[in-house]
Amino acid sequence: MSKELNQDTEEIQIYLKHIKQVCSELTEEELAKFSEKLTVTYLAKNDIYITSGQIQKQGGYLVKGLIRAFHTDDFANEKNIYFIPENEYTFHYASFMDKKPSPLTFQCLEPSIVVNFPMEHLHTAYLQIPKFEKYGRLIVEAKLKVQQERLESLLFQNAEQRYFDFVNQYPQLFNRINVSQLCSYLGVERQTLTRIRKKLSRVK
Amino acid sequence: MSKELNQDTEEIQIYLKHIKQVCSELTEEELAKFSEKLTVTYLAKNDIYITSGQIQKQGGYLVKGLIRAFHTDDFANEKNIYFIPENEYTFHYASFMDKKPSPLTFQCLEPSIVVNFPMEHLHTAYLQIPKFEKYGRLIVEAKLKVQQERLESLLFQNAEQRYFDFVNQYPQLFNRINVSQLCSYLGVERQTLTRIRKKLSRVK
DNA sequence: TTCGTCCTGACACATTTGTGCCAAAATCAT
DNA sequence: ATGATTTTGGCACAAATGTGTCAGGACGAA
Repeated sequence: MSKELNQDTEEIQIYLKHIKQVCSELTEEELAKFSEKLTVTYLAKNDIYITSGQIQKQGGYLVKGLIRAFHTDDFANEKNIYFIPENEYTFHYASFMDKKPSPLTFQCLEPSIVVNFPMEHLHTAYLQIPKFEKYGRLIVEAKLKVQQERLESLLFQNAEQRYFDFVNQYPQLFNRINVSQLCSYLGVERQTLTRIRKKLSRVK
Repeated sequence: MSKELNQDTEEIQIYLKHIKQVCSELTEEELAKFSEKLTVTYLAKNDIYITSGQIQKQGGYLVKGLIRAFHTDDFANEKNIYFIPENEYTFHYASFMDKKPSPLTFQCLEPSIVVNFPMEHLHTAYLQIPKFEKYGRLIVEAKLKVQQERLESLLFQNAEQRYFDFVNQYPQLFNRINVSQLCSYLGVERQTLTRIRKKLSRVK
């Protein structure tokens, strides 16, 4: 894992472009100001970005690659809770906001590039750039929406429907994740997912 | 279900007090301005506040009572997805934000009182009262935190642990909800919850 | 009180899911 | 290309969960 200071890289431009897209009211100066303390991290496949138990002092935005966030139980079994593809924030929201240790480990499934901002930098931005509050609200709203849909699907759909939906909703993501990684995300064991796949392949 | 216009009732004061508590920067004038278009709804036990399939034109804040939000499947089976106790917003965030039909029905488990605000009123507040953006962000962040914890508990805890946690985390809520209502919230059938209760009662 | 309704725990049985293991197939690095 | 590693599907068996039903008890309304 190598890290370098902001040298106005291509990666940082991608991140700023995303911010502008979500909240067009932000001016170039404001964005330039925000970009000052950003850093970039380059990660290889299987590299760990956040270790569980560790307090996240900075937030990260995934510019390129794919990361899985998993929980480890008492018997060292891993369960994938989230997959983070490019153009999403890659940290544990709940624990990040409360400055508590992350319950999950974030590991690269592909070589990845992350743009980082220190926690205090975010708070400074909220205070100094009023319009940044709006950006924050929109990001969190979007995240809440996705989480809510996933939570509800876990409660009122069965594993077969969830698999079917995942394949159709995120076909490009599905093709980058293997069955072993996918099963815990869907809330079942690998053998069950195998059975589901078998059943669905007969039908179509 | 009876509704009346804002007459600066006690209920509205409770709601405004909550807003002030979350975002103390908001002035009395700003709050007074926001309170103008609020209405109050009084609901009896079993009354429906939101019917699934219906677009929510206004948001509601539950001042008193208890509401369940449930999903109905093709065979008319109901599954409770959320319980909303007093001092929480009572609408479906994801669909409300997108002006889409609510996938859930909101029904009172107890006599309830809701303070309502029209959707446009919220957007106006965001535009006219900059500090309101912060309030919005904080509310959504808090909601996201709760949702995220619940989603994760569904993925890496078993039903027994979820039941145990629920009883300990929300003892006052637990005492107001019966087993039949609780089971789908925890993601299991009633029979399974009965087994869990039986097992736990032997242990303690 | 009395009636009716709702809630709960229980049971038997069917079905689904999990566990542990193995071998074939695919993938990766050298 | 070759060997090592990972991924996958399959099997047998165990365990957990769901389904349908029932009766006793709690609760509320008249």
